[in-house]
Amino acid sequence: MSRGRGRPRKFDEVEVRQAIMHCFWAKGYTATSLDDLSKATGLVRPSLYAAFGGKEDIFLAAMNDFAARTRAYLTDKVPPEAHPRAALQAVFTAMLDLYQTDEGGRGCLVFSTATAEAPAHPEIRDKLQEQLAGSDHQFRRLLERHTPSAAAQSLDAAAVLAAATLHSIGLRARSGVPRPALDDFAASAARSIAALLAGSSGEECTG
Amino acid sequence: MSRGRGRPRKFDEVEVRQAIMHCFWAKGYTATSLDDLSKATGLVRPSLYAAFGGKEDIFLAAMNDFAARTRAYLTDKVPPEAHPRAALQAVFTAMLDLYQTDEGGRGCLVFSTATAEAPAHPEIRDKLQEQLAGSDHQFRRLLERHTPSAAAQSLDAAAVLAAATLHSIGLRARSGVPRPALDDFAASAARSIAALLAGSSGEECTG
DNA sequence: TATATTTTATACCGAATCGCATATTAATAT
DNA sequence: ATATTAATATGCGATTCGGTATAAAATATA
Repeated sequence: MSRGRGRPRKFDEVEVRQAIMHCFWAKGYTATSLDDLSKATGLVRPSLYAAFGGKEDIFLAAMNDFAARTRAYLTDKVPPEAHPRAALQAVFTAMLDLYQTDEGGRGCLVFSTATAEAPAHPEIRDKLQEQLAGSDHQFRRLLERHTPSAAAQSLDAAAVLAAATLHSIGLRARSGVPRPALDDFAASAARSIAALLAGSSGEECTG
Repeated sequence: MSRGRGRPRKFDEVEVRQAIMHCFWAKGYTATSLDDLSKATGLVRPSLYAAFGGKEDIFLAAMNDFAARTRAYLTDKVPPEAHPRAALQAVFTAMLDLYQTDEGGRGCLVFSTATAEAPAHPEIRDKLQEQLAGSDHQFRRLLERHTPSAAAQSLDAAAVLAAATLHSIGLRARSGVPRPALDDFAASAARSIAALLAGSSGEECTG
């Protein structure tokens, strides 16, 4: 589509974007140099600049790419109909898979990497805040789909706790906590939040 | 104490360490240059090196200083005897105060700044993991002091949820979420976690 | 006073940083 | 065939990076 008039590109854009994402994911924004990106993508520096703009533009795109990858993985792995606890468990487990790498735990590019840059880079901060609100919203929708009987306030409370759990999971994964401990953490949180939801909807408390 | 033999120092060590902490807190490890530290402390670069070692050593010390500051602030602000919900609320509110700055939300130096460096710097990663475990442990102790009747498993579950809430609070604060929203978040989490604890200890469910 | 010891000050090192200016190459449109 | 358009390749350039070598200054001890 739209094969322009000039010299055609020699690189596959999605591959390049993925390589960029992995660079930033591993080392963060500031510690990743344009030379790192150049080596990882095979693109020379001016080509990077021409195709994606400056370093900050490239990073903002990587944040979007990571979020898109997350959404795709989640819709693929979470069963559409399940009890809240099973749904939460499925989400957390999927995210744990996604937060891991061959070279060890990496956590979330957005929540564990962009955060450090927020005060100095307003655009990164704004996008981070936006994706933060997105995680709250997604959990809210997930829970209300699986527990329509719960009160709105309880749904909100459970959703933000679930989001907090996700943030903590990413943090722990990146700090090197071994996978079994992370699984325990996720299971415990899923059980707790589900119990909270069940308790507030009038049913009995079954921890 | 130990007024050495050579030329006396012209700087106050605790002031210098605090200035260093604020630099790293604002911009993170990589984005903070030794020149930044030099300007902020008034110490020239070789003096910094002689007094605290290389950049990574200085940062590790800043992580310790920040944690110490947090502990001091908490023991000062959290009432020794209170219901779990009030205790959690007090902790979260105190941390929200601590995570704020005249120039805006900064979150936690350790959880929101060192995290990005973890994969590339094993020593930073190890210290991060250690302080992560410390936050779990502290919440666990806080809760079991205020709810001795609860089962060990419930205490563990509530403690990690509380720690997760703290991590998320720091993340949100640094991403620019306004204080009232953070207060709501903290209050909701404190209420939920306390309810969880009350529910599992045999009492009725009072959301 | 003379020497030892510690801190500060100046200057410098090689390497790496981001960005861009300037060719050069390759494909299409006329 | 020629002009146009776009992408790649080469390389500069000013700055900044972390770290250090060397010398000057200030104190304690002998």
